[in-house]
Amino acid sequence: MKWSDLSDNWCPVARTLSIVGDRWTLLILRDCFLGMSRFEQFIESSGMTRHILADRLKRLVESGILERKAYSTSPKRYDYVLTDKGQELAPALLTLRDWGKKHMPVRRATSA
Amino acid sequence: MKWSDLSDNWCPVARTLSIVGDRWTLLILRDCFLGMSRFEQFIESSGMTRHILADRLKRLVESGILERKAYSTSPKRYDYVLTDKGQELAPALLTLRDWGKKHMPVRRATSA
DNA sequence: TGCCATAGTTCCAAAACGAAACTTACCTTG
DNA sequence: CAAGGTAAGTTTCGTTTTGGAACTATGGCA
Repeated sequence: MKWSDLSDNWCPVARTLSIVGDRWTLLILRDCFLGMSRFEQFIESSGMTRHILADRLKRLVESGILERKAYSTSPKRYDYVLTDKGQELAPALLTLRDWGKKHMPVRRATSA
Repeated sequence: MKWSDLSDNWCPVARTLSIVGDRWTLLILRDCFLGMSRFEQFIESSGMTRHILADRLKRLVESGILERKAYSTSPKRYDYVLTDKGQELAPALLTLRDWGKKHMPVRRATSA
């Protein structure tokens, strides 16, 4: 079965994961909750590659979790900001954070 | 950056996602919370392929989220059951479920 | 002996990914 | 005005991961 088929699954967990349940997407959203909104910020913060980020941002905008707002028209530049729908993923990020704090202690520090 | 490097990231969300933040893993855990514990049950419920499931189960056991308990010795057979550490992911699954219920309505029904 | 069930494992082609270079469009500085 | 810098992607290419299906192993049952 293809992962994308999950968007119409009977289970709401599966439907949610069809959007945010891949590598990187929740990390982008974490950065959004930390106040980031621009392509280069996400790149620097997460360490993901540029074309993967571009792909994920497109999907997030298509699914109504992020909104693409122009902040410059001369060279076209955009902010990616959480919609209300996106904001409501905060509890999910918080529970994942709490679990990580408790069950995933840091062994060595990393810069990224 | 490799995904596996996230396990030592400064951010607890990233560290959590280094274990459960890929496709399928959270779906397996959902099934565990629904009471499933066997290979064929996970296969039938989630629709993932057999060798991906085998890989994910191995990782989950290695990371202490599931425990592999023999329920038959003659042909060696195992139950995969949540550890305490795994049980504590329940809040995360519940928030993802709630978000899905609210923001991901079902378009067409699917069997899986 | 032959068929069924459970739990994997192996093989191959297709899709996704990581790294790095390239592109576009403007701005600044010499 | 040419050179270099910034922001936001896009392209290319080689490696990994995935999906699908077949195959294996072990034992039960008729």
